[in-house]
Formats: sequence, structure tokens, C-alpha cells
Amino acid sequence: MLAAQRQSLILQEITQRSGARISELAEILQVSEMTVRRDIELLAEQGLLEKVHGGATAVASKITAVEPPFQSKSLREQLAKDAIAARAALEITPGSSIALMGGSTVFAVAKLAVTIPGLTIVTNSLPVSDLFSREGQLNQTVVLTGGLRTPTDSFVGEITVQAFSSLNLDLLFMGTHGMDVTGGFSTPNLHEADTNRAVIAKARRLIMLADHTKWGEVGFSTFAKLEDADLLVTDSGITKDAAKILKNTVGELAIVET
Amino acid sequence: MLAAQRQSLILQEITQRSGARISELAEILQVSEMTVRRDIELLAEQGLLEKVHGGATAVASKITAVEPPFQSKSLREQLAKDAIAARAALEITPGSSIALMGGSTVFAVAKLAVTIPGLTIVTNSLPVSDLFSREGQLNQTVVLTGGLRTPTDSFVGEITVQAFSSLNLDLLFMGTHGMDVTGGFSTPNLHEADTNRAVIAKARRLIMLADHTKWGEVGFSTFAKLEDADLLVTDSGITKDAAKILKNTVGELAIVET
DNA sequence: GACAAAATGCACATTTTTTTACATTAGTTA
DNA sequence: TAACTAATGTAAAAAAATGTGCATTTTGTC
Repeated sequence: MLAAQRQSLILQEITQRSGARISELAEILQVSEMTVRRDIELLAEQGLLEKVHGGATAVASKITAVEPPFQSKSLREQLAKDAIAARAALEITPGSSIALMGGSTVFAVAKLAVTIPGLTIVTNSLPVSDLFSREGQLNQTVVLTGGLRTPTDSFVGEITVQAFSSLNLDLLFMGTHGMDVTGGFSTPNLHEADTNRAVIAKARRLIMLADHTKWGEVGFSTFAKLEDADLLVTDSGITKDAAKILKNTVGELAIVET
Repeated sequence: MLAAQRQSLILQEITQRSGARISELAEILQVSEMTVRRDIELLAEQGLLEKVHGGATAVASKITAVEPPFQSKSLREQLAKDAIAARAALEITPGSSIALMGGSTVFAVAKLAVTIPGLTIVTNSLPVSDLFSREGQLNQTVVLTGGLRTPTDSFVGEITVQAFSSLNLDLLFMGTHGMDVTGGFSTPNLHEADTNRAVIAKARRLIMLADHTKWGEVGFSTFAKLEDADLLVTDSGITKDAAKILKNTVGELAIVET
């Protein structure tokens, strides 16, 4: 592999995951740590990333730009969300068209998607639109669906559904407030449930994101059955019983370590 | 996890929850309390948070005021816009449904509309949506159309038109970049022109807003003829010749003093 | 104010990472 | 092919980060 290619990969990895260790990169790229150091040194001089003890991180401006658009989730939950998002984002292939619904877990997916080239993104979440508007790439198309604005800056309602309906989407990423064996996927917000139902009906492949705390929760309105999910990503905090049930109902189950 | 990342997470957690305990952070991040202490020490030195006994708290500052959504136009122009907006806003009756297109002059109308009860508002402008989201009243319904986002945070394109089309509107408020006897109303932005054309076709009553500096300007794409405007509001800086022409073409002409 | 519990910061040991210097390899030019 | 240059690897010394034990300070409670 050419040095230039290697450096480009390093930059890509760091930007995408907002940081990486020297040892890790050396292992992946099959070069010595010294070489990775020299590459990082070079990239840092150009201001493309930031050298820190142990590795490198994406430049500060990018990091601070990705400010928490959602309030008061604990750090522990955030780590779980990030891990879940990382697994879910693997499903995205360059050039595909994806829908990103509102919610903090899906937002974490959005943060990973900004660096994937050629995407067409449809979202009803203002924070997601803002994110791509600031940091997205030129070859990406981002459509914000309209509708009625919720307190969490998502859009719901007829107009929203209409917008989703008129577009063909490869993947649909959706979070949930509750996940239960009888209650299915549910939310306390009626409008959101309506919107979700309509969008799911149009989607080719539904990827649900739900950390383990969602298990057993039942919101006021159910918008999908467990078996509607083509892929469910959750974290290792999930109980064995729950995992067994899910494995037998959802299309595919992915459990990530936190 | 890199030290830098850990510190970023700590800062995030503290800012978000406006404080956290050392013991808690150490537990979550799986490092010793001493390490968390040192991290917090570092962040405190930079003034990013405040060290207190037991943990750290968010720093008091950062009360970001409501910023102007559009760039600084000259004061004289802003006064003209406000005067024009005030005249145009007289057309709004409580309980009616109105469309507010993107642009700084129309935004000035929006500022006046927030206090009018019972309105249904449809807009393709994010600043307008933000305004009502912050300051609007409970008996108002605000729909943001979706679409592709422009650099000025308006939305344009098919999706936008579709959203406008499915709603019935009493009034349509629209600004323009150029206004000319042969060029009609025009804009340099092709997508905006497309969108405007489609929306105008659906509107019952079109109110155009254009200060006198717009006269004689012709943008790349014309989206309406002068006679399409049911009401044109401009300011007293307009020449007598222009006023005469306009009076004979537009449905109604209103000239406000500045 | 006195006491116990909790939190703090220092000193030092240990581990990890970085730097420096030099050896080795690969690629280029004459 | 020899000579040269750039890139990479290796190893030891230096620096940085982290953890632990302990004396000291702060906090809350009676």
C-alpha cells in the first residue's frame, strides 16, 4: 500500500470514529507504530487531525460542532447509544439512500454517516439536518421532511408522511421508547407513532435501535411489532431471556458490548 | 479509550447535567478517581468547567441570546423592511392560514405574526419555524415544509412544493431579489424560483414584499410577472416612474414611509 | 464544636507512549 | 549495477499517563 493511501485511511478512520489509537492503527494497517506516528505527525501538521497521547482525534472544531442536541441522557447511556449506532452504521453502504428518524440514538448513527460518500438522506429530525448542513459532504443529498414540529425538534404528521412516501429508501433507522414482547415497539407520543407506522410501511429494510433499558417498557402507542424489525441492535445489558425472545422474533439481532 | 476522548466525554456530561460526581465518572469510564480528578483539573484550568468538592459543575456562562438569523443588512434597509412588514402584516386576520416564504423581509412579517392568535402558518424557512417554536402561541399551528436545505436555511425542491400544495392558504407572503417591468419578480437561485412558481400557482392571494432597491434588478430566473401580485408593498424610496408603472400592473400597491 | 465519613492531593511505583538515533529495506537515478 | 534517497523498522532512553497508599482537608451530622 502506498504511504499516501495509508495516510488517507488513517484520516478517514479518525474522522469517522472521532479518534483512534496508534497501536490499533498499526495493527489494522500492518505497519509499525513508528510509521503510524510519522503519518499522524504529517496529518497533524496540515491540521487535518489532532495528535493526542496514545493516538489522534478528529480536529476540535468538528468535535465541538457535534454538540449534544438532546438533553440529559447519562454518559453511560450515551456510550451504549454510540456502540449501538456504530453497529447499525455498518449496514450503510456508500451511495445508498437512507432514512434517519428523530431521536438521540439515530442521531448517533447520523454522526457516523456524515463521512460516508454519496448518500441520500431523508430525515424528519432538525438536529440531523443541522449536522449534515454543517459537516456533510458535497456529494450527499439531504432532505428534511416537513411537518409539525415537536419539542424535540423532530417533524411529524401528514406532511411528514407524505414526504417520506414520495421517496424510495434502502434503509430506515428508527429508535423507540419502549420494546416489549406484547407491546412491541412503542412511544408515548401519538403523532410520532402515526408517523413511524406510515414510514415503516414504506421502508424496504427496518433497522431498530434500542438499548437494553427499553426492554419491558410500553409507551402509550405501539407503532410496530417486534417481528417488523429486519435488524434490531441493542447492547449487552439486555437480559438473556429478553435476548432469546428477540432472537426468535426480530429478523436479525445484534448485541454490542459496551 | 483515549485520554482526550475521555476528557471530552467528561466535559459533555458535566455540561449536559450541569454537574457530576468524581466517583460516578470514575465508575462509568472505568478509570480510577485520581484520573478523573486530573482530567477535571485540566478542564478547569481551561475554564471549561468548575471544580467543586465531590466533582465538577458546568460553568455559568454561555447564555446565547436569540441571534439574528440573517446577516447584517444596513440599518436603513432594515428599517425599510420593518416598515414594509408592518404594512403587509395588516392583511393578516386572526384565525387565517398563511404561507411565509424564506427571506429577511418575510421574516420581519413573521416577527409580527407571532402575537396574532389562531393562525395556521406554513413556511419553508427554518428561521421562521424557529421563531414560532420559541415565541409562538399555543393556538397557532406551524408547519415547516421539508425539502432540500439552502445556505440561507430555506427549503426548496419537489418535497417543498408537495407540502405547500396539500394545504389551502389564505395568504402567501413572498420576498424577491429583483423586480422589473420586463423581468417581473426574479431570483438568482433556480431552485427557489421553481419552488416559488409552484407555490404561487396554489395561492389564493399573493403579497409581494420588495423595498425600492429591488426595482430594476433582474435575477437569473423569473418566477412571477408583476401582475401576479395581488398586493405589492414597497417603501417610499421608490421612484415616481416606478410607482406609476407598478400601480398599473400589480393588483394593489402600498407604499410605506421610512 | 466534635466526630465520622468522604473527598482531596501528594509521592511513588508501574505501565504505556513518545522520542531519538540508527539500522534496514525499497525505490530511483546515473 | 552502483550510488543515492526516501521510507520504514528496531531498540533504548525519556516522558507521560495511570493507579495505589496515605496523610490531610472538607463536609455533614449530632
